[in-house]
Amino acid sequence: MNVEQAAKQLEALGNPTRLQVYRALVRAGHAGLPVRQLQERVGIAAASTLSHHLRRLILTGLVSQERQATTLICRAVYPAMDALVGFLADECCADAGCTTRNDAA
Amino acid sequence: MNVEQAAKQLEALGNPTRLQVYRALVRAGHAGLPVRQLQERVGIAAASTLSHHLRRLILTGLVSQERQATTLICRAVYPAMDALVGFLADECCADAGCTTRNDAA
DNA sequence: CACGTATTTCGAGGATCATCGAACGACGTC
DNA sequence: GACGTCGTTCGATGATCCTCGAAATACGTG
Repeated sequence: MNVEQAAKQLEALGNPTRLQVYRALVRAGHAGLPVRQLQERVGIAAASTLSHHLRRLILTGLVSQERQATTLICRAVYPAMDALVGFLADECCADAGCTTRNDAA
Repeated sequence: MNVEQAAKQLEALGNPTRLQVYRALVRAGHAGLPVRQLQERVGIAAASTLSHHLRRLILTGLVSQERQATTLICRAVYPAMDALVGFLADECCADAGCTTRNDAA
């Protein structure tokens, strides 16, 4: 995980709408969520807007899609989140002290 | 930590320049770093640009400043980072499985 | 108080983003 | 193959961002 990649993912999560989308997907677990339900759950007016946000999340590797018949199932990519959190935690505790990683170290 | 606040902090870290600034501060530890050194270390052409980025980091609570004579010492606010990482980790592992928090749970 | 260094604020430029409606493509059904 | 649903792509508009140079402010020194 380099700085550029991390920044892209952070930027992707740095929009309130996208963060809620991602949050909904994470909470949905491995089963994922179809785009339609995602739109209702987060409360996005236009489907095109959600599609736009989803594309960004997918391009950064935070979300994946799988076709199931007519609907597209969206899922959070947990390893990506894992790597991102790990990057932040490593930066945080590399030379300084915070509690995030101290209990693990 | 609500979604709005988290999104603001993620957005603040979602710019490559700002992420590098923050990274430099985190690595500098509790001693912090004066603005000038920060500019040189990250390699920002204009001081005004760095000032602009610093303001955003400060407004989101990720960075603090303290005046020492003529220089301003910048420091990473570790509890803020801690809370942000915690938010992400909680979201990630609330209902689903990833390894970030599993070793702690 | 004039001066120099450190840093911010101001103003402007080009670039990117967020959101929407409308049109289009993908897929199963009748 | 006509149709309905699901979702994306296109095009446009207003807002925000990033970057910079120039001017202004904060602070210690002589």
